[in-house]
Amino acid sequence: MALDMKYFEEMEVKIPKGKVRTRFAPSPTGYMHVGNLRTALYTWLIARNAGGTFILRIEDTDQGRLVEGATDVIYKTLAECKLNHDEGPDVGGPVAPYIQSERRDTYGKYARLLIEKGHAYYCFCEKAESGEDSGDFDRTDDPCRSLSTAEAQAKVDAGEPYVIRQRIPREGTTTFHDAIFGDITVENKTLDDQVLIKRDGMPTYNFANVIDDHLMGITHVVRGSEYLSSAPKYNLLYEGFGWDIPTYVHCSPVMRDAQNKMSKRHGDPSYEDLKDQGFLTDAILNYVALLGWSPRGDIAEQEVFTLDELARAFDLAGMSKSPAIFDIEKLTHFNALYLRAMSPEAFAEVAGPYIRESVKNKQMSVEEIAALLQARCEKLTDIPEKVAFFDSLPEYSADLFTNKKSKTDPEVSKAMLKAAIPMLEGLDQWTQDAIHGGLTALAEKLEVKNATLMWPVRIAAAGQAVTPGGAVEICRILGREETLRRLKLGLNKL
RNA sequence: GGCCCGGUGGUCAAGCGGUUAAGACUCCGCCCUUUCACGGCGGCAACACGGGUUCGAGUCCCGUCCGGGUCACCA
Repeated sequence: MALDMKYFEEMEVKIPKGKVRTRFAPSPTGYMHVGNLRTALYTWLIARNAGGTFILRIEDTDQGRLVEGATDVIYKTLAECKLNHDEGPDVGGPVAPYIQSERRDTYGKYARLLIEKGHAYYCFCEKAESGEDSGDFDRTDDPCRSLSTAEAQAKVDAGEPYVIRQRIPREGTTTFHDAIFGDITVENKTLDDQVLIKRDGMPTYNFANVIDDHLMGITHVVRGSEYLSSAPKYNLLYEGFGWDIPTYVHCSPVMRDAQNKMSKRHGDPSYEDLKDQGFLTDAILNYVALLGWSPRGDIAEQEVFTLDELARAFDLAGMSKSPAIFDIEKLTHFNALYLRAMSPEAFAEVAGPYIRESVKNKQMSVEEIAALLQARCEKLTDIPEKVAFFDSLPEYSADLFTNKKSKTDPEVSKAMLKAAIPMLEGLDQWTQDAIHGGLTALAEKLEVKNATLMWPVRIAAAGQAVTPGGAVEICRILGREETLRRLKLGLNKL
């Protein structure tokens, strides 16, 4: 059964040499965790920084772990994050298909080619459970390794189930180069004859990766550092085929704490979860970019980056070798920064739904409330509880009227409210300026400092000690009628 | 356990043989102020340890310790 060598010649892609091509190759689990997102970002950045091509490839070779709708999560996340791909299952491209399960036949053919070249062999052993993974790694002799081609072929033809294993040399060492970690050398005897094609005919991740990365002309293989130890086996595969070895970029993991990676199991937030928690996509990306990469040179102190700025500034030299702990506090800080940097209109737009969650009264302006909130919330989800008092006056204690710094106590407050009510009733207009002017003029007339008058008004209007915005803004939003009603209620408490 | 990788404040991190060891988050003060925020100013806090090499070491080498990864017909 001779191999059709023309097939392989035709498979060699005509991708112009010299152009950077990177790929994000997630397996569709339906869950985009933070580490994943960061890998996607870095992969995209490397491509964009070099004016190269960014490809999306779906790695679904594990038929037992298919999750319904999982690829949609990937498309959606990438699109929201603006990590647009130039080639992929949905947009097509010159080296389609971009879904591994649709490339099944290809892997088998290449595996046979590798057997032909002597770098792989059929293995008919029963599924070995472990035996190799505890204690010393002492590779037991697999009798299949030394089967002659004819013997092996006979078994295959007889319909015996088999896997195809990589034939790793037993002597010598293998050195591979990683853009972040440098040269790493291992002894070949510490490497095992890994399975390339599974019993069900599907390739393993490790094999499919090498084939696809080559066939798709990938120049930079970006992935998590958990693959660092299998990289030598990749090199042996590339060498076996006689292919150029791509640049490896192994990224250290994003940790939840010093001991554990971020994981769904531990309940760590995915990208979707973070959004539900009130974080902005841009803030998440900005934070995540800096978790494991930092700018050098004259922008070493810059922390806020747009995607374009990141694409321009990104470099492999800035990547960290050690794991980074995900700090929600710092993400929160970035989120606050992004929230404040928005135009008032844009902020009102995103904050609106959260405001309306607790302020049902349509008379009260979302725009005005949003203006109070912009510098006062770190996450969108902070909003509802902060503005609930607009909708309904909370139960509150008269103790709130006492404030040392403002020089108020129940008695003083009573006098202030008594004076403020008729003045407010008589105001020509119910505008910010009018209310502010009326109140400050009244304070002057009463010969008290502004705070002495403002404090009781704000407390009575809001019914709580801490509020977004001051007395004037709150009265303005409440409207004259409601303000007066609340102030009178306050007066009755005193 | 074998192999591989890593180790600068609580966290993210700059640093590439000579610095008072940046910066950011957190925390604490102060200023601003109509509460709270925002903003401004200031402060606490670090080179894991031990040996070398060198005139000089966070930076180079070795060892120890600690942490991570891997050792699947999962990715």
